[in-house]
Amino acid sequence: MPTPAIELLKSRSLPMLIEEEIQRVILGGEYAPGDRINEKELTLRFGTSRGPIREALRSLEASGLIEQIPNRGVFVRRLTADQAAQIYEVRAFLFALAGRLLAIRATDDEVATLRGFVTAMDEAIAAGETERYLAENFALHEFIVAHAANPILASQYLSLIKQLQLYRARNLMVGRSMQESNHEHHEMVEAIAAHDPDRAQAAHMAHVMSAKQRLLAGSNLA
Amino acid sequence: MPTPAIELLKSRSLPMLIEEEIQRVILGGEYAPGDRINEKELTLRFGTSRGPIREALRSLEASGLIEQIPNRGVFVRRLTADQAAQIYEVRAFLFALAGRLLAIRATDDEVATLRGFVTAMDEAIAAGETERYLAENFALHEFIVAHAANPILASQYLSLIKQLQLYRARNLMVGRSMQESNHEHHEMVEAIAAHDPDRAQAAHMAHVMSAKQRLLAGSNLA
DNA sequence: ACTCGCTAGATTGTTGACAGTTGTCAGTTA
DNA sequence: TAACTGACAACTGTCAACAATCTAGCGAGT
Repeated sequence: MPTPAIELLKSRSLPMLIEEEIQRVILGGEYAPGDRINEKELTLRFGTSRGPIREALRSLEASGLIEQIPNRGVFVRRLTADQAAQIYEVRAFLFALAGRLLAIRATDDEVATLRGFVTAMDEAIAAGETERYLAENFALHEFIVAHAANPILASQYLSLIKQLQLYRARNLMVGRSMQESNHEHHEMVEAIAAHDPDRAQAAHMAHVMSAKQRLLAGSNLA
Repeated sequence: MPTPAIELLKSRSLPMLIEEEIQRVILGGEYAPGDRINEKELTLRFGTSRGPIREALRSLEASGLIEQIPNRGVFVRRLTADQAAQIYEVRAFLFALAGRLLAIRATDDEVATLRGFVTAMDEAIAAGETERYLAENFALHEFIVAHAANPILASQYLSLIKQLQLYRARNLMVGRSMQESNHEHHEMVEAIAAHDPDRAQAAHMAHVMSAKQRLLAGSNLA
């Protein structure tokens, strides 16, 4: 079943669209880590030839979602717990920079938006709506990185987030972890509101490091 | 003139070799930032067809060395002074992480190697050998990042370094900047030798931030 | 029964050709 | 002389076919 929507949006390059689509499929879990990706199968799915698909795969390889083995094919990248922990470390430092930058230049509107996220998460916790909590949580992090006024930082950070999604030790948010996490969000946002770069930097780094601990503790149970 | 060496090393995939070669050409300055890259011309240079070349270009685009404009071609990425400064900021935080990690787990041998780099740079300064200084300087940074035991960190850091090479505001190391820089190296290495993560982290971040200042001050003169 | 080698099918790697788009330049007109 | 139009050339985007490589299954030999 060729996807017709791809033809309509042709204004922005076929390989790029295919790349986004493959990425969605991978992150959506249709292909599991370690799975082999068949080029022919993708041509049938997208109704195109192998050229653009190979280009899209090259790009995904560079962004760390797949691995290519010569004459064997491409495979969805498999992350070990060690690698996930390493990504968390790097992410902590990048996020700390984002917090510092935003603390320096945040506007009142931005602070208001940030506080909105935190109260929304408090409500989600009170209502026991885990899905909503996770969505707001993602939006908060995204917002902070996007408004730090450093596109290179944003792009590197998002790349790490995508790779982390390959590691489904399932952030189940067990026990009191949602409360703990949002308590840290509160500290982050108030540090930004106070325009205190050092405090914001420390709060953001501590938050990701705590998230790492929560993740690894959860995966050890499995 | 097709490059025959490519045939010999075929064990590791043609597009990958082409990618490395194009990267070398770009970083070597043969293509200047803003230049358009002609696919046909590359086919003549490498003696291959356009398929592998387009794949290599996709990969280079993902790593930030070139930009692709649909139906117009690929261009060597042009960095503004702002973007270079942003890269330095991210690099500072990544390097700080590298310093922290190495301070935790550095062996005596590694510390000895680090001290060797610093004394070699002292000698280069005394002898006025700028080229040698730059080489040792690069080797020191490389060594620290490579021995931090975090491959994700290393890969992100090296990606930034490559992008920075596109910004040739020429790190001329004017005035006393070599002395200043190596003084900072000394502090970094001693913090690692003392196995003091916080001190090492601070020293590494400060070093990159100082380098950023030196670079931007130099480019303002031009 | 188990291992080794061979054959057949499938898949990746690469190529050359065709279609569509962009940019240029000569020629024309006000 | 300057601006506009149209055709030509160059280049990118895409495709289908060919060549090389790998995987799986089967049969023979130990």
